[in-house]
Amino acid sequence: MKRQPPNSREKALIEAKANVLKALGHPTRLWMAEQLADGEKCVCELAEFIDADFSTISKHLAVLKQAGVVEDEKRGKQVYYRLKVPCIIKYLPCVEAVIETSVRERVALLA
Amino acid sequence: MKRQPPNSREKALIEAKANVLKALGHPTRLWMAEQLADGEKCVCELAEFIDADFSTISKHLAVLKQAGVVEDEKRGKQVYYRLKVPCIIKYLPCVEAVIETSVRERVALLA
DNA sequence: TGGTTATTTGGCAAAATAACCATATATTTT
DNA sequence: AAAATATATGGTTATTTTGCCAAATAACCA
Repeated sequence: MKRQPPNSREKALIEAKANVLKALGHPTRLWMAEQLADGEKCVCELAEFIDADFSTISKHLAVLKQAGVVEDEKRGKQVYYRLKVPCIIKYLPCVEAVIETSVRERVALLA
Repeated sequence: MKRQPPNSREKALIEAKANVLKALGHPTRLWMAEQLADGEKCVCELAEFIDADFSTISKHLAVLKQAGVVEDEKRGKQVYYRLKVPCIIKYLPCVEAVIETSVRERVALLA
């Protein structure tokens, strides 16, 4: 079977997937997503540990939302965010494996 | 157990993880990584289906490499790239699930 | 050796992103 | 109704990323 150039449907899928990964590809957003792994949190709870303007935090959450990673619900004065597809967090051990491999290599160079 | 602000070690780990996800968070790079899932390929094989300058492709590969996602090996005139930690691709079904969920919601809105 | 092929590097302009401030909106409290 | 709280939005600026071109490097071939 010969490989084919991606058609436009495949391209759209790749773009959508890349968009999800890109949304998670920022320290603040990744941290937020990890926090949501054990249940929904309101913006204020997340903000408590992030050293950034509230508007910045709000925009990061908007990025995660538009990528489809989280959904939000307003209850009273607060807005709660939660993971839409929790498995997204289960992937992270493999991401850590990538890092560990790199670290191990660097250590090997020193030894 | 009260949640704690991330300490500097945790911050470094989060940053490293985000960096891996960011590297995969570009359509061209994600596509390349997926191609490598069934074995190493040389740059020219990857380039065959990508509509971009060779220098652009080379730079994308460099991003994947510095993130620790791929490694390269020069053999003769060619440079072969392969995944360093293949599980990085196994995760993608969950990323697709994120997209499917979003698509399904949009369809529901139309119905 | 000189030419050719495969890939990388450096430089640059355009586009995208991130963070801040100020302001707007929605909800609750007084 | 006014004040206060929680969050979002608009505007701006600095930084980063992307992608192209031209040139450099490396390996092979004639």
